[in-house]
Amino acid sequence: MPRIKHSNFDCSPGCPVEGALSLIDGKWKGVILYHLLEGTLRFNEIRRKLPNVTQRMLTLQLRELEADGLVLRKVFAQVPPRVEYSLTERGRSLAPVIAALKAWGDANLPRSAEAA
Amino acid sequence: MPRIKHSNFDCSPGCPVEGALSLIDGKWKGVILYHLLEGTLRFNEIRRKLPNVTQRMLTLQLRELEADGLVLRKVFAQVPPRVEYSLTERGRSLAPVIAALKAWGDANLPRSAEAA
DNA sequence: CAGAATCCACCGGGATACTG
DNA sequence: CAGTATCCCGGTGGATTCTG
Repeated sequence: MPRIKHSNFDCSPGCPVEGALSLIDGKWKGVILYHLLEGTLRFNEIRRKLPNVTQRMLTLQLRELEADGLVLRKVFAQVPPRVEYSLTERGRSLAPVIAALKAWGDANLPRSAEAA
Repeated sequence: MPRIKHSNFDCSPGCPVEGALSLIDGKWKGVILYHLLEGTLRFNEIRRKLPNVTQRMLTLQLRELEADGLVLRKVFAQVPPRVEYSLTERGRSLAPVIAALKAWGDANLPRSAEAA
């Protein structure tokens, strides 16, 4: 696994929190993981789910997730390129975290007031 | 001061994940919350727990947490200033999230191999 | 379709110094 | 003790263009 640079662990007690966080932060990773939890998706399928992400960012974030061993990238050698993204076991193991995040968000974020 | 800028919700379905994430990201917030979960702490007590944080950053992160309603800042009008930080109810409600994060980190982050 | 390349703005965050 | 105030650098992420 290619040593990723956000292994910037300062490791105070409680560091695993930061460590885990560093894998899912980065503006889109959380949502990407969230969507991938529901099944394999192609590049543009993910794009469609994230209306505001740019191709560049999507690619970058997916690559980081891949480098972190959370996402599997499967390329099909076809004329119209086809690339499928799915979660690895490690990625799937994040499910409880994402679920906790979503649960908290649903319960504590003003969904209605947020439409400002 | 109020003005929280990370209300940058793009709100694709699954947004609550991002929303929750936006509150606890920012390099030190996760760890701060983690420590605060164990009880009220003074400014320098937190600093001691986070050897690598600068006063500036600690102040900033605490202010953001406060603005997000997760942390309560209590100032004592005394000659040697005394400021205590504690979690609000809302902040405490994040416990499951932090716990999930920590559990995952403990289980999946190579604590030993990481010293590479 | 699924990117790669380039350019650039922004601001997160570190270092340092000063203060009530 | 618990902050401010400045300065400054690098990374993150946006917009746009090109391609196999």
